[in-house]
Amino acid sequence: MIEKLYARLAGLASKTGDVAEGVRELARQPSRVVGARELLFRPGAPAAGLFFITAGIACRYDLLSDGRRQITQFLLPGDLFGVRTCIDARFDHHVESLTALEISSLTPPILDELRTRAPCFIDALWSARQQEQAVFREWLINVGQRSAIERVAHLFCELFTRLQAAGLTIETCCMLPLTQIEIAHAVALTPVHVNRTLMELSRRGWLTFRRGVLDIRAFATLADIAGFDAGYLESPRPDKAQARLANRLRGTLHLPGPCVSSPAIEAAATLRD
Amino acid sequence: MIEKLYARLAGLASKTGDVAEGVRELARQPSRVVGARELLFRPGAPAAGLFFITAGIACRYDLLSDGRRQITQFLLPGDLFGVRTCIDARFDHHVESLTALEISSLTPPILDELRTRAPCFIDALWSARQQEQAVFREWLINVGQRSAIERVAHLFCELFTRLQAAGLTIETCCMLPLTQIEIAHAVALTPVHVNRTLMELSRRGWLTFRRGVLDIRAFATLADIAGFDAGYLESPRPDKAQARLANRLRGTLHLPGPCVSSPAIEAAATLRD
DNA sequence: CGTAGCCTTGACCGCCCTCAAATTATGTGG
DNA sequence: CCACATAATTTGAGGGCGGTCAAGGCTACG
Repeated sequence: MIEKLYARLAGLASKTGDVAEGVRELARQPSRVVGARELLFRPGAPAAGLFFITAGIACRYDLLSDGRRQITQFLLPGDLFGVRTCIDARFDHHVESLTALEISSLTPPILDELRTRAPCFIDALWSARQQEQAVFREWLINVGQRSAIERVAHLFCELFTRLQAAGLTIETCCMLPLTQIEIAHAVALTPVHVNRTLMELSRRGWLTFRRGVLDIRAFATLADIAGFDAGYLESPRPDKAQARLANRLRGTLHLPGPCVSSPAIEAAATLRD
Repeated sequence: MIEKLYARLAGLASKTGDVAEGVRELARQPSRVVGARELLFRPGAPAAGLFFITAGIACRYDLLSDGRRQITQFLLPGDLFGVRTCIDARFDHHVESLTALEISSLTPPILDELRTRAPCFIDALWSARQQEQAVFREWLINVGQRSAIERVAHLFCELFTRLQAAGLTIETCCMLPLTQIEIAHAVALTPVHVNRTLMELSRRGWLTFRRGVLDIRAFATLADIAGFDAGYLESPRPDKAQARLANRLRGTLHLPGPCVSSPAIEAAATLRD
């Protein structure tokens, strides 16, 4: 998974050497394991430091005073969060694991040190965070402008595409351990109506979603009716040359093997079992 | 307006000297004037460079293939946009002026040079962009979870608060040259229903909105029913000490006077006429 | 004075919400 | 391995918020 991060960040920075340095440092850190459905951060918690998800799925969400909840982002393997190097940064939202998670992190002191040792790595981090904004905007459009069936279809297209980029799909399937309630909170519909929508999507033969396994039978039609265009997920320059460079450098990273291993994590990370 | 930028960025950086340097450089640049309702950038346009709005209001929006439009952000005096120093950055959305605009900018070469001369200025820029994310999230919640009256109330609370921070309010009033159509596209309602909602808000005596002038009669109640909490707009550390520092340094900035002046701009920028 | 765009209002309709209950997973302790 | 509790899914009936369509009025601007 960490090579995927390297490939992604390398596309955002001018000096890939710096990026390799930073990624290597991240790989050197011990990884932490959290159980499913645990609250990782609550609003007000210090947000200094960089967190990297090696395996599992988490989400960010906001709570309204009357209990309404809006999930604002799903964090998949390969995603970063918590990067706020500025003074006294704090979370203003919740971060919760949906499955068991494996997380690596860089502490503020290490980040500070990397700032001088590998400045382009820090730049790449900022750029990566900046890219998220495109996803946020797409979610706003989703919730604001699209019908129920379009919203759910669009969410699934996005998640499938992102999981595919992380190498976590098999054929037309992927593990997507979300409840219909969580989907509802993400696309701003009632769980009841999400259910009806899923039924409809399934009845039309476009996808099935049962017990946390998503099988997209007709991605093209789905993407079409949802108005999904994968462009917003990609790096500004998914250059062939850069991809080759990444491949070539991958061997030089000297990545350590997995630090921990638990059945839950493995189950969460892949479909291979 | 440029002192406001300085005060804001100084709160985000560790070295205020660097920030002063960058802001001074920005002030040194010639400013550009654009008319109302002009398309500044379209998707695919190169986004390298930093733009700073001195006067006027603009917006970002996304277009769906069938013509549906979602406004994703309003850009007010004191706001930045377009900061993407990474390679080959391009806009993936539209930026359009709503009123006449006065804009300063830093070109990529100047930004590159500032990167070494005033690194903390660049950091502060990134942090500022990062702060926007909180606003984006709040919009998603607005559109996803709130009723029509709550949405409109929340949007007005946000815009009024931001204009107040920019010193562009007088008592309970501010100029807000938006059509009901634009409000509709921002809060994801039909223009017709925005109209009914405005009527209702006015009938309840909470605000009036006519001919681009917003008068909030009951901010507290409005904020209450909208669930508006200004916290997400503020810097992580709106420190008293830092504010004093900003005040003290303001005199040392040697800001040039306004480079241009047009009736439209003055009208757009203030209510004083 | 005419035209174009925006605002306003009314009637009607449909998508999605609400409430409620039945059914099916999931998990826990006996 | 089964009994039980809890949570998630499924399905139905009815209602309301906000959308759609349409027409008339207002304002700005040439």
